[in-house]
Amino acid sequence: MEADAGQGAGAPTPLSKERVLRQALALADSEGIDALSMRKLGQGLNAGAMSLYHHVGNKEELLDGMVDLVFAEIELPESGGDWQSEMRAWAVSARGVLARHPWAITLMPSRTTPGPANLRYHEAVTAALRKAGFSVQMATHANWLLDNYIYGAAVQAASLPFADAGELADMIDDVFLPQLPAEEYPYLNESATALMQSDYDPADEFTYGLSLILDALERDRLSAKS
Amino acid sequence: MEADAGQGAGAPTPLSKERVLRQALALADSEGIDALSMRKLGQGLNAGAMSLYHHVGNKEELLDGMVDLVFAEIELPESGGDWQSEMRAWAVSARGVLARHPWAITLMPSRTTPGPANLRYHEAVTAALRKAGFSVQMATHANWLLDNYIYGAAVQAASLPFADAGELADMIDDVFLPQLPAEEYPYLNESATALMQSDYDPADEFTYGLSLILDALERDRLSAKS
DNA sequence: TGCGATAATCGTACGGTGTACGATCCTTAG
DNA sequence: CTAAGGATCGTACACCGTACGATTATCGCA
Repeated sequence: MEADAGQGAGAPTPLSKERVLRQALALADSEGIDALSMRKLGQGLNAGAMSLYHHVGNKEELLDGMVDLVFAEIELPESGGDWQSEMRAWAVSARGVLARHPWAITLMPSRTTPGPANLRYHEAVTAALRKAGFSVQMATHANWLLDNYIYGAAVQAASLPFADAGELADMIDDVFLPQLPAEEYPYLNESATALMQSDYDPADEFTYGLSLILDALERDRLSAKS
Repeated sequence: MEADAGQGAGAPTPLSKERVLRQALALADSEGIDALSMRKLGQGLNAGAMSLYHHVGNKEELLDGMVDLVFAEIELPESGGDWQSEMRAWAVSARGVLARHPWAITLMPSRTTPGPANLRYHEAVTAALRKAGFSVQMATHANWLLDNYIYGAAVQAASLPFADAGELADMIDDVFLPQLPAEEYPYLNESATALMQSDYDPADEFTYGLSLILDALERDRLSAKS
């Protein structure tokens, strides 16, 4: 009778696709994507599970919407300035977003139709590349390669069981090195030992690879120009 | 009584972890990873669902094993020759394997402990790189970057709703272009139109990006040597 | 003002899931 | 031949996505 009487005469805020998606995103962030069930989602919205189906169609569509919401969080590149810094800022933003929502990358391979935020994102990136002088073909290459890089980084980040350099150093000699006897894995053993001693930070890999790719693309751009 | 009397006096082949994993892989390949349930898996092995738990612990462990089986399919690089061709052959093999088992990449982000095949794979790649003259640090960079590239390509391939160049061309003007009005998405529209007319094959992107990365790594290797 | 239509909500139910538990069988060592 | 141990499996439980129908709330129009 008064379960929804929040403060004062406030209405209980009606359900809407946006509210459902936002709650789903929050739930996936806090409890993991496997814990996202229609019942639990409804609970968080003071609604029954079946009420949600008036706003999302089915769970697949819910997941599609969640992924697109994640894409919407990525800062789009400006265009017209130094294309490398534009792409770098955009890629760093994308990496941060995918790290904040680690479940998103696990959903990506099964979502085959891009949402509006995804289209806007690709439009903006393509625009920046074309304005920097890339041909349609080369812009396509660059687009594919950069997406590839960002997705791959998200997959690797999600599959690593540590978060920062300190944790990694701890894990290397607690759990990794014991599994890497020098006789069976001489090279991995060598690497692990060396990395532990040089406080290696896997987060640096992202910027290293990104620069490598951007430089290579720039070389291609210049050589195609002449 | 005679359900397992195959040909002659053949015993029904006892269950084993390997047999369970192989059947699971076959089932995921043919019906998709979502259709892989313990009951159905048992059925294919003439066993009850609960019998499987004497060989795999739980479903997570089953998935871990399946992913490692996939890694085992990847051809390892030789070492000692031209490192770029070695890495190229290996990467192409990895791409093929992940394309044959599209569900594997969706599992990857959630599997945090590498299996033995995964370790062997990284050992072989690291060996090839070190023997080619890469330092430990640079071999780590290269390892990370190449893994990144392969995983990213698998994610993109899995999320694209077409298989080859012909299908793409068909889809571009049947479904993509109508969704990309030139006013809202001028650049994507331009790209889609241009690509359709030049029978663009997304499979070529893989070799383009791979060469770009290998060349860039070679440059780094040489400049660090001097 | 009242009424019909339309949309939103929700209770219940069905067939599926992973797996805990205990009973059963089958193999093998002594 | 028997005792013991592991492998197998039937049943049960809690949970899932969602089809279906009943119920309620909202709004346009006479």
